[in-house]
Amino acid sequence: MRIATWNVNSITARTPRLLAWLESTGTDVLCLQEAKTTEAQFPVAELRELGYESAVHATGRWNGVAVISRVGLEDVVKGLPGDPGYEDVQEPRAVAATCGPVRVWSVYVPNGREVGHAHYAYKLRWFEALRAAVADDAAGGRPFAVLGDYNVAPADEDVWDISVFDGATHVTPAERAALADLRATGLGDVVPRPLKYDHPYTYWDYRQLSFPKNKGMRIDLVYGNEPFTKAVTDAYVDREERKGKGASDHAPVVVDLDV
DNA sequence: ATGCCCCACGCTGTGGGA
Repeated sequence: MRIATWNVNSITARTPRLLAWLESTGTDVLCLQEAKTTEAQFPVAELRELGYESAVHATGRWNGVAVISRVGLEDVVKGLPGDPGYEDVQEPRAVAATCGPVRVWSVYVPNGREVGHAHYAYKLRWFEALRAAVADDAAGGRPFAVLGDYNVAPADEDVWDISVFDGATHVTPAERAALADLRATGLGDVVPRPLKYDHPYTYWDYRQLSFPKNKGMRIDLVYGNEPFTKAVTDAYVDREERKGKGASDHAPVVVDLDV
């Protein structure tokens, strides 16, 4: 089984590339983030023509997540139980589904904006809710993973130049502690291999030639429990999909499983 | 070549991204 996560930065802008990518890679399950549309406008029909079912949690201009599967789609949960919300709004940042033998969450962790900002506190509270929501599945015997845009670089090596991030979000001890607390439920980091260069970055800013210069970050992560990680036969960042006109600023992370 | 920001909303800018 081939399972992937990809922040598409608007499903509307990315549908042609998404459909072509699903076909060319033979991906069975995709956890998608930043749909940036409503559930009604999500391209469910186009995906169904390719043989995929869609579980979509999206409400409009911002955020929006989905699980797309051609190997079954059961027990869908939209939203994080205990979601703290931001300014009294529970944003669409998490959706879960069981796809054949595997259960997954597709997550889009809040950005945080600046250390000390209310959005940063929200980010940390959101991580705590995520930890609580996945603990039972993480400890269970079924292959389970939380895939998505975590908006945290797990280690200094996961950004191109740590000195640039002095005082910034995405690299703070508190954010990394939140990742560690999440892993402590029984999840391991499935680190993909890069297709080029030394480090498996998954995001490159659109500006300042970041991609050609490989000024990237590894912030799209796959955290799996032991039944999941034991089944992994390969994992890579599909940087080819970051190239050219009409690319997302994130590349897909692809994981092959023997399940 | 990988190439100098892009998305939605909705309008001549604004907010958000990281």
